[in-house]
Amino acid sequence: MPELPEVEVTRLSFADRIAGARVTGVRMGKPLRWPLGVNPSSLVGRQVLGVRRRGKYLLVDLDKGLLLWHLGMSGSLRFGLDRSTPQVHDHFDLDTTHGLLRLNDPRRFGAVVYASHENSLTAVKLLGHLGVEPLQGGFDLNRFHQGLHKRHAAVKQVLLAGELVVGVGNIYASEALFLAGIRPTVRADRVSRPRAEKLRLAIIDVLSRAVAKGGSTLRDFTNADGQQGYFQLEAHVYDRAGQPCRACGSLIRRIQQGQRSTYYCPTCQKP
DNA sequence: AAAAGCCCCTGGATGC
DNA sequence: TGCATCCAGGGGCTTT
Repeated sequence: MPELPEVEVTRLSFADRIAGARVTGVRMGKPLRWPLGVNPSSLVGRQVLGVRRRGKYLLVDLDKGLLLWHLGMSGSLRFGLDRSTPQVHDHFDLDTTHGLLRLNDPRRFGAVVYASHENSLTAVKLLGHLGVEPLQGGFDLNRFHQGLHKRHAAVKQVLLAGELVVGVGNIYASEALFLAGIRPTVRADRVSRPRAEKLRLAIIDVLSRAVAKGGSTLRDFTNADGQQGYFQLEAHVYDRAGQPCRACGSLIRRIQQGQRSTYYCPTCQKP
């Protein structure tokens, strides 16, 4: 589910409200992707300093240590004073003096992991290989183009890997490549510098517009207030196989790349 | 070293 | 109605 826009929209919807709260309890449902890595009761009494984002991870900073939250494919967070009985897919609750932070994740590809420091072995294993943040400066053309130049895989695969630039998942990779006019199957090292610049700008553009629209709600994404996103209504290619391109009328195609679907316009996107 | 495949898991849509 | 099949927003790990 959640790519950078959805994770950022989630963060924005509760970060200010949870900051300063004290942890009053932890409840865990079915196991998530990874174990928490600490005795849950040891978190009680700690203070929440704030919430940051790194790629698709949310970092909940505590006065001692931090919690890394990942929403996987189907996760979403809620934060508020509603402490009603957990539903079947509510698998992690962090109760605080300011409200309850609850992870709902049907497929359980998500995780909540404790790290003692940002440079701890645990944190580095999950965050250490991540590329630059596309919406926070530092995403410059030279590094991006050089990075692409070293890869022989398809450009869409390189975007998804998140080692050059983070946060671009299956929806926004297809959308950014459409906006840049680049066929997803083009080898990364064959992307010229001018096309790399188009792609860089398209990534920034599509991700920031998606954040402004509250993310994409394909089936069940909501922010921590329960509000859905509307960017999916503006998708040019994602999930539009067989439908006419909004720009040229050609029929949008769907192909498989690395066990994921890719969508593109055969006319607007050049090999 | 990099690329390609393999899984983890549940549920909704579709087809017979 | 039931059952089988396919598909889904991710990503670490193992195998080539």
